[in-house]
Amino acid sequence: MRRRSEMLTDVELEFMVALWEIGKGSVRDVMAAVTGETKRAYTSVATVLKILEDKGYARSERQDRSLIYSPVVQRADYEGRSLKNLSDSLFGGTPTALVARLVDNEDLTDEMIQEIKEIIDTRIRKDDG
Amino acid sequence: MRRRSEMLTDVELEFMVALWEIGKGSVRDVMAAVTGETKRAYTSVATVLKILEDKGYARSERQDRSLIYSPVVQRADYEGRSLKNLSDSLFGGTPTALVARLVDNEDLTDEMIQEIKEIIDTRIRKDDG
DNA sequence: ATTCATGTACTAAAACCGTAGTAGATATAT
DNA sequence: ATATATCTACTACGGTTTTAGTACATGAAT
Repeated sequence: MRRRSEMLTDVELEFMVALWEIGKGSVRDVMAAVTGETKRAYTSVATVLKILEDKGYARSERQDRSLIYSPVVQRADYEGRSLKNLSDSLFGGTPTALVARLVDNEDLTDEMIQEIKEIIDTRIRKDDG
Repeated sequence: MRRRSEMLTDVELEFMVALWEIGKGSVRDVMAAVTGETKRAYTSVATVLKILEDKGYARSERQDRSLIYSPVVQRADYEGRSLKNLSDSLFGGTPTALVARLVDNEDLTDEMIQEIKEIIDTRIRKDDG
C-alpha cells in the first residue's frame, strides 16, 4: 500500500528540470532538453510527462496535434521542499547541521566558500533592513 | 533492469537514522529507536534491516539467538553523499545555489542564520590556518 | 484516396518498495 | 517433555517506477 510520494522520483525530477529549463515545450522539446546521458524512447518521455501532470507538477495544452507541457510547481518551491525534506529526514530538522556538513566537504573551493559567505551576509543585511 | 540505488529509500533512511542513534542494536532495539509515528510490524523492521545489510549500510553479528546490527556507513558520509546528490540533481551541481535557496526560506530564524554565518566563518578561519 | 509520418492513449513488463504473514528453529517456563 | 515465546528466513502482495511497445488518430505527401 505505498502511496505515491509528493516528492519526485529521479527520472521525474530529471524531466522536470528540463521542463523548468525550457519553460514550456512538447514531449520532443523536453526530450531534447534532458541533459542526462541515458537515451530514452519518445514514449518513455511522454509517459513520465503525463505522470508529472497527474501529480500536479505540470500541465498540458493542446497545440495542433501536440501537447505543450509547462510547469505548475515553481522550481524554487520544489528546491525549498527538497531541502526541507532532506533537513527533516537526515539533519534532525536543523538546517544549520545541513550547512555544517556541506562546508565540511573538502571539495569545496575557497571561492565557493567565499560565495556562500556572501550569500549569508547579504541575507543578514537584508534582515537588518 | 533498474539497479538498486546507492541512496537509501525513505524507510531505509528512517531505520538507518535509528541505528546511527543507538550505535548498535537488535531488531527490537532499532524498532524502539525509530522516531516516526507510523507503527510497523517487527518483521517489517527485520526485513528492512536485512536490506540495509545487503546494501552494505549495516552489518550484523549474532548474539545468542538475535542479530545485532551496527552501521557500516558513517552518518557523516551519507549526509555528504545526500547533499551531493541533491546538489547535482536539482542545483546544477553548485552548492552555493543550494545555500542560496536554503537561506531564502522565511522560516529560518535570525538565530539560525547567525549560526550558519558562524559555521561559515569558522570554516574560513580554519582554511587560513 | 492511399501511404507515410507523427502524436497521444493504452498497456505491459520487470524491478523495486513497503509491509507483513508464515514457517521453522530455539530458548524458557512449567 | 511439552507448551510458549521469540527470533530469523522466506515468501508474497499490492502499488510504484522505469521503460517502451502497440494501437489508433490525424495531418501531409503523392
